[in-house]
Amino acid sequence: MKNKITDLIANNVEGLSKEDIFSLIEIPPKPELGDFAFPCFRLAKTMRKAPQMIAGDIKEKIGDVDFIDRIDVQGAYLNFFVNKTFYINNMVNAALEENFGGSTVGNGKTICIDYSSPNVAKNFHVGHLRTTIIGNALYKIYSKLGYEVVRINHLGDWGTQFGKLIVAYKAWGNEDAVKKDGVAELMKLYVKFHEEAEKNPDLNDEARAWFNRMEHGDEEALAIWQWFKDISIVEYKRTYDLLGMDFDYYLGESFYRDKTDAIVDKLKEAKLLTESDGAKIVNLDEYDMAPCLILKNDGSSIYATRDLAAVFYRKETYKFSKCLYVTGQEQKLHFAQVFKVVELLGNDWAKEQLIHIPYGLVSLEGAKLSTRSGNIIYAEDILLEAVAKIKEIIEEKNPDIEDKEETAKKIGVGAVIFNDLYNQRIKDVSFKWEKLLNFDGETGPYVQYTYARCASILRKLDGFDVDTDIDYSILDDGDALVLLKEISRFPKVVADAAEKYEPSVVARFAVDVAQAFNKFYNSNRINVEDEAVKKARATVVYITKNTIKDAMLLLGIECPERM
RNA sequence: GUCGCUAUAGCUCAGCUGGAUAGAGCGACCGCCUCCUAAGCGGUAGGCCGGAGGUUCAAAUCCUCUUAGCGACGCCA
Repeated sequence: MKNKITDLIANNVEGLSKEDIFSLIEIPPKPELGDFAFPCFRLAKTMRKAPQMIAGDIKEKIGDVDFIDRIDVQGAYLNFFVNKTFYINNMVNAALEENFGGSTVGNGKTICIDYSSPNVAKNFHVGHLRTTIIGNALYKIYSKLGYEVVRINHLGDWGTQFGKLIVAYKAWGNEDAVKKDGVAELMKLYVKFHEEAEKNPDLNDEARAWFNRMEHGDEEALAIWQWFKDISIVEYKRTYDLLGMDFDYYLGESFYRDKTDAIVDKLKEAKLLTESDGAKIVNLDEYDMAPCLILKNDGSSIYATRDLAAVFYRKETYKFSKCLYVTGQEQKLHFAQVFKVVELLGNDWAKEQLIHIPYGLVSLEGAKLSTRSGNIIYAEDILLEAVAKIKEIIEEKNPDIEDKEETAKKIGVGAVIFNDLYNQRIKDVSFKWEKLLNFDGETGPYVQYTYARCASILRKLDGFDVDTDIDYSILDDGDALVLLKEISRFPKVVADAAEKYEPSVVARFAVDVAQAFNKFYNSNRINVEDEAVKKARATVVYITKNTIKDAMLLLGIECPERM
């Protein structure tokens, strides 16, 4: 529709390209003002005339067009009232198409997403939930646009923290306790290490020494490390299962440990490596950045080294057109450094292909989450708590539905996911149980409820079949039209979300559609005597249902048929 | 100290590639179920868009300065 209006204006105006016109066309703030509007301010300069006059002139020039009922000049705005039957027909047909909302722009291109990436031997908490949920949504969104997406869980399974853990385990741990309590016990040891290290700083050196032994293939060190890692992964998978999320590869940092030497060689060869305080660094002064540390003064690798190795491994293995890193914004500098080093090694593609996708900090009612202080909320607990609360609500509101467990899981988990995706990722989050467990208004359950409502309506219409033989003029009332306009934004919404790496755009859209539908539902009876009216309205319900379902799937949320 | 992010209604946030009267939800108050799911819908109250300059026909939106909160700034990731 917008394209047709663009053409119309383009044929009657000089001095603006089609692209310019297209981007200038807007939707008026109130439907009474029209369906589309074209502001003429921009033309005033080149044409040296008052914008109101210009609007009037364009209106004259356009004259009568079949798909336009009326054009109003309001100040400098040219307001188009589209022929409703034509417009509605257009929107309904678009919404009924296969893969509505998606496209094929990404066909033949691969995108790697590095996300979730918990630190082995540490608990999977609210913070990890964010990267997991955001990364998963980006995976779905890019897949919808035709991209091949490789989901990589870059486990934090290498580094000095394992040296610390080994020291702690040897000093204060015991095998049975670790077997029994898993990660929780490892956490205790980790916290204990930091307490003791305060008093006795030599422990830090001991820890570094153990990590150094790991780097050199020491069997004892590696056996303990592998054991801790196995325990951790089992626990993480429980949370991923609950979320209904998965990965193509679990390639932790340890995977790259035999690939870091090659990186160091490359850097040496490019004469980028310099020595500083016994460590090897890449100086980035020229780019107003702190130096990138490559090797510690004891010669062992550091996360930047392994991240560099990972970039080259992925480029070679997956031939990505983009590689996304979903992590907290506190790692911004780190990624800027790593990306710059890749570029300095003669890889110009790093500039537009390596992208850090930061998200805001999660705090616990204002206090900082910290593994060491034990001030932490586990992702699994959040999910289970939400599911339990939903179960209570189901017992209260709709105790007769089948598969209560499954439904409660979809809604509870969906509520948590939706909550994490509804706001822009960059916003800091203050975790509050009270807010998380409120399911009224702009929430996942609200959208799912709307979906279940659609499903319920369609179940009650016997013999409803979708086809496009509809009297579209029936839908020319305020609520149906507003709803259809909302739905027709879907393709642009998905494209925008992808461009901005911002799933919240999709979440907001889902709520907008639900709100528009509920308004429509409250003022239009669908199951009526008049067959033509019934069919037209039922088609709108059908479209709404599918669109909500697809939008929610992009977020990683399933919608139950009843709730 | 340097750099970055954030600042819009009591609270949580949309809107930010400049455009018509700044929008939602929560909370508060008032209404709506003999009628397709009330986890819903309608209404009322609530704003100096952190502050000051500037650019522009037009600024919540762009630029500069400034204030506050948070974060990063070498041997953790």
